[in-house]
Amino acid sequence: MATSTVENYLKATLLHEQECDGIVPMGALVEALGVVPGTVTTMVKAMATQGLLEHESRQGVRLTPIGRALALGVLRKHRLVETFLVQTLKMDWSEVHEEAEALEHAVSNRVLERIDEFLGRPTADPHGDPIPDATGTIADTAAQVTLQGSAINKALRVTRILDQTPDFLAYVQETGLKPGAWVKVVRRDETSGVVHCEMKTGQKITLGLPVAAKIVVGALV
Amino acid sequence: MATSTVENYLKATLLHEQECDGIVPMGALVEALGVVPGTVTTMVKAMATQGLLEHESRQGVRLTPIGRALALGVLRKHRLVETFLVQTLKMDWSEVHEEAEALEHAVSNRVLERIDEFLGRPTADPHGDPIPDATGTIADTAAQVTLQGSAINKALRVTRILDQTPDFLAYVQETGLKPGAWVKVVRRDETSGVVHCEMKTGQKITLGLPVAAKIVVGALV
DNA sequence: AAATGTATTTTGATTAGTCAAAATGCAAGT
DNA sequence: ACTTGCATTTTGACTAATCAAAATACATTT
Ligand SMILES: [Mn+2]
Ligand SMILES: [Mn+2]
Ligand SMILES: [Mn+2]
Ligand SMILES: [Mn+2]
Repeated sequence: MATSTVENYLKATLLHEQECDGIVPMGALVEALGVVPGTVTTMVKAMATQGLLEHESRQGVRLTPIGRALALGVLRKHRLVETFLVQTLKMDWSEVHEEAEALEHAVSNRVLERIDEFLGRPTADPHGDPIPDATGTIADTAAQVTLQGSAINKALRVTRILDQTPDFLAYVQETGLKPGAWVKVVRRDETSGVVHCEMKTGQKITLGLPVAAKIVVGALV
Repeated sequence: MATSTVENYLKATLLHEQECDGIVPMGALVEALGVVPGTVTTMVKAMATQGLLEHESRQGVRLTPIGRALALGVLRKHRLVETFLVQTLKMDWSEVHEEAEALEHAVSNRVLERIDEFLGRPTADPHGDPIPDATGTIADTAAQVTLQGSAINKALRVTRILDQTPDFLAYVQETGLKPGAWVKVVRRDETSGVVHCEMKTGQKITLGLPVAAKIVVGALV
């Protein structure tokens, strides 16, 4: 059985393979896991001999099919637990990530199945991140539209927050731009680099373009 | 912060201090934790220098106030989690102990408080074991009556199962002698060593005296 | 082509927890 | 008092995960 350290390395690798097209640099793992570079090298080599990932020296790592399956399982636990903590136990969505970081290693598949059923098989967590199903299939989110590139004057719904730092989550909470919220882009000005939005309440919000790119939106259900 | 290994040692010590009047022999910990004797000696010495317990050489260990407070916290987590798994997630009461054994180390006090509130501050877990409150106070259960010594022909309620081995829990499940069940002792025969009981359904059950001593009963609410 | 800077790897050490097997202490039984 | 038996401790070794600091490789700049 994989230790929780190994599970953390696998999940971190999975979460970075998109933006690094396949091969995740060691530095990304150093950053994600909060350890020194030498530690990552050592761990990665051990995990490579276990068949969980491939290590290209001086390049980075790639998940093997076995490693990816395990990583998806951990991610599923993480996101289902987050959903459960928010929906059932009414915890603040800004504090659940930290809790899930520990619980993802302690929840068995038996318990997970009960949670999944209890929640009605949700497909996204409180931040709008897709939840892999029990077979490890995860919705493709490559083509998602953000407030940076969405249609103008059309009713939209916030579906996902891409920046999950505590500060940004607090800002989203404050403005009400949370997943599920109704929003409309009134005007987008590339020159000044801002996006003017309006909420259901009539409240107006102005965002810089890079910030707008962190709010994923979709059709109104 | 105490590691989960340390938490397990503390909880095991707490669970044995009654029956060993204070000083818990090393062998009890060997048994409870499934490690070799030398390992217990090493761990216990380390924990003693940390002020979590006192080690009387060749005698055993005693919890310090700090150690007891931590142990009660772990026990509280264990029992609240068990209760939650049974009541909310509808898991089988015979499988929750194992799950709680892992979750007790991963659930934070923040999450625990939510679970406690969600469940309505229960005072006993699915096996009838008392749940310590948030201050570490636990109900005294020294004077509990079992089917071995209870009144005859009086309506009683099962309140606790003292033997929690999988086999015995399965037996209890099968006969319906679970906590909450209505039961009456029809006849107790010390000579033949058996107790004749009757359930609400009219079903009759005969138990040996040592087995009857494992079923705690109380007044009908 | 040489120099620089940064990412990565190597080396040596540390901590927590564990086992195997030998040594030791102690309570009982003879 | 001597022996036996068992619980406990000691000793030496091992694994997983980590850090500090030195060494190395490689891409970029000069
Ligand atoms: Mn984690
Ligand atoms: Mn999330
Ligand atoms: Mn445990
Ligand atoms: Mn219990």
